[in-house]
Amino acid sequence: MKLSTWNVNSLNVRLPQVLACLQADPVDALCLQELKLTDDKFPLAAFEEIGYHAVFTGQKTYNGVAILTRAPAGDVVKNIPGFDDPQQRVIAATLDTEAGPLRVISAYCPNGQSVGSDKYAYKLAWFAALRGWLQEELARHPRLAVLGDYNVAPDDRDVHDPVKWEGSVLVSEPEREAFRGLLSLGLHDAFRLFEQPPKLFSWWDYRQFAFRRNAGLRIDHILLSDTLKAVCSACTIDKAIRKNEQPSDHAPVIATLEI
DNA sequence: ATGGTGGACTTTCCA
Repeated sequence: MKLSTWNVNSLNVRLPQVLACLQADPVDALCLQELKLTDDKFPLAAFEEIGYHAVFTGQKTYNGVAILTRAPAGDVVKNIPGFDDPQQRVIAATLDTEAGPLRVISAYCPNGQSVGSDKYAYKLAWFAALRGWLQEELARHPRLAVLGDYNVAPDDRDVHDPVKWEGSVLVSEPEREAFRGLLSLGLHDAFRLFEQPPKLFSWWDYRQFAFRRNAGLRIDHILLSDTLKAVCSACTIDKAIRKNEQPSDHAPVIATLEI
């Protein structure tokens, strides 16, 4: 089976591309971030028409996450339990597989704006809360996959110009520490389980011809529990999607699991 | 030097 994640930066604008993407590669679950729409505006019928189910939690203008699945999903949780937050950044759901239940989480981690800002403090607090919850989720679900936009480039291989970016938001050591804190629970960066081409990123700024210059960062990740790591056979970034007309600034990340 | 682009929704916030 295949799991994918894509920050679409407005589902309104990107809906045709999401539909085309699913029809070209009908993954079992696609996690979306930055829907930028309220639940009443979610295009459920369009997904149902091509054979997908959806769970989602949105808000006006900002944030919003979803999980699209070929089979119905259950046990839905919205937001991080116990972390009071009006920003809709997390949704979890469980899929039945032949190997047993598979827990899928779609996460849109805070951007953090700039090191030392209020939004940066919120980002670090958010990661701490996420870690606490994921620890519980791992105890409940041996087959756990956490997909999304983490807004962290884990190490210098994930940065087009590490010298220029040193210490900046998305790259700073406290953010990388927070990311490693998730891995320390027993999660694995699916992309790094395999040999990868150098300078392959998942996000390129819209400005200054960043995509044309491959001036990107790898900030979208698929984290897998030990049990899923053992059955993961590939992880790729679909960089070609970023060449579309009216592209999202992010490209999808796809993991293949032999279950 | 604090820009630049894109999205949502307003004359500005957020990424």
